[in-house]
Amino acid sequence: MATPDNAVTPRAQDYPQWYLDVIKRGDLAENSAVRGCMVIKPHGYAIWEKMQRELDDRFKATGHVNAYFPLFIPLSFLTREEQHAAGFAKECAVVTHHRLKSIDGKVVVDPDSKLEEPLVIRPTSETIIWDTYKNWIQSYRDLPLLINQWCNVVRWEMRTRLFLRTAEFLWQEGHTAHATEAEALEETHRMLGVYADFAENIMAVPVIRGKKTPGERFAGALDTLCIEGMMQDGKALQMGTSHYLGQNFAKSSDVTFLNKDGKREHVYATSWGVSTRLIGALIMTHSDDNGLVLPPKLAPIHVVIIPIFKSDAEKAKVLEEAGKIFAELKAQGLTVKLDDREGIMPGAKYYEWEAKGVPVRIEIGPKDLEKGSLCLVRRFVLEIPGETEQDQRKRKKSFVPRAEALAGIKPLLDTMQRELFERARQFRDKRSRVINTLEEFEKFFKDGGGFAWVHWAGTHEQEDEMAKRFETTVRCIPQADQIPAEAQGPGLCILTGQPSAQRIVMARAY
RNA sequence: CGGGACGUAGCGCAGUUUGGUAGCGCGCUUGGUUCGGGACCAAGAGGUCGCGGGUUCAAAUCCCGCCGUCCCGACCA
Repeated sequence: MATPDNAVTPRAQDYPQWYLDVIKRGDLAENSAVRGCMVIKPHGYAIWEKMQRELDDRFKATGHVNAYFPLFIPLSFLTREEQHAAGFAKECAVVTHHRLKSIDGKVVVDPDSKLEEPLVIRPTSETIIWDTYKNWIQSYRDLPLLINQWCNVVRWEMRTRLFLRTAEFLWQEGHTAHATEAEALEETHRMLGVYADFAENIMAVPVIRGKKTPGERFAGALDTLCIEGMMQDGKALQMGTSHYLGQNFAKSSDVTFLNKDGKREHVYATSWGVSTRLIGALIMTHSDDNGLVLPPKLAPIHVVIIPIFKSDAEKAKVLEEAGKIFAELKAQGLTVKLDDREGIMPGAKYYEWEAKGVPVRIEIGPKDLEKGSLCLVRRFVLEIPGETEQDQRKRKKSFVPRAEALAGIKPLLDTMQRELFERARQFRDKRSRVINTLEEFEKFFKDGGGFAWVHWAGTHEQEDEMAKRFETTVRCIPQADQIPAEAQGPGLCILTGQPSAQRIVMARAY
């Protein structure tokens, strides 16, 4: 039997290629003709829509509302906050003209249409939003102001990679204004909690919550909180950030309010965001050599039904039963796909839907009709060391009486959701190590690496030194409750030997 | 912007050294046989060989210029 050469991908050997392959075979996205930009295909976008809904529910539940602000930011707005402007200066797309003109049959930019002030395509919206908030906030009664925006932003990155880093990407950015520092800090932490909850319970990706070192902070922030996940190559991925902005943006846009004592004060700000990068995280955390693996809570299709038949008589019977099962599962609130395409071998359909990450497949043929049973196939099972692919394939498959099968799908999806999280957590823990010396550190990253829990008291420059020597960076300074038992307590910095109050996470990162 | 590689059918590539009818695999179309883990047979459709110039009887192939893409570095949700 002929096997197409894309059947097996080298997950461990060539991770970047494997990653692109999963995206391609999973029909998620492709590079566009536009430099550094990505086309998100319907299946990929459906995942994003599910993420949006889950996140949006959480934003609403914590008192936020959605709004929309302009794509264009006048250059003078962007430069109001000095650090912010400096941080984004090197990656801005700038609009300078507003008209084209035909000269000698060639359409060119009309030099006479030059804008008085260039417009920057938003790399993030703090500046334009705070310029707007100035008019919305007068009194402490106007606070807190809790607004989120779903939009696209542009950052002119030198090198791009589907989902992880593209010149244009989709995201949400929350921008809140508060009367006190305490409230703003509480909001910063609350939204980090929302992200962590979403990552772990919906994406099934375990994350470490912590904060960035000053060098890794968002441009213009006083503090940047983050969640960090570990991908299957041991590299860290920043999956979301929540910034405490203090009064920086309020001051640069002059946003003040009268407090209860009748005194004028600058407001306190936060901003927080996650992007379509999360789809990249999903791929790199769960997928395998057969393609995409999706946590059921984000799968656009929960169940695919593959009818199997030879004769026309069989076809009629099988399709009738398949239609009934389709309707019954749909009535349960599941999203179901009946793949009744003809002229494609059932096996080819199995591979196709597996590559797209559909969690459960139902095969239904004449034998099932006879026996009154269904063939259920899970997209994955937890690995047993040393088992062959054949054995694993057998374990994925079960033949169950019809009624039992239909009632069992929702619980099965819940189980798979749990198992994915558990598997990812065990993988991360296995690739995490408490490390005390540079020799150990070097060896750890030579052998594949992961999360190194080390004591650190270095400067920004010394972080750079570690990056040069080992390609590692400080991923985050974890919250106290995120530190595993064996990593707790004070110690001495791995590089400088200076005392350090707690361990931090160092890793290679995307 | 510095270093490297590559532009040939929708996708992946061979052909370039040594100039001589534009090829292969996948995919696509039609017909038939198949159909419980990637089917097979037969017949088809699909190309200004990245762009422009030069050498030559003759250029995908040699020469010059340009454009574009990817990889490695600095930047990064």
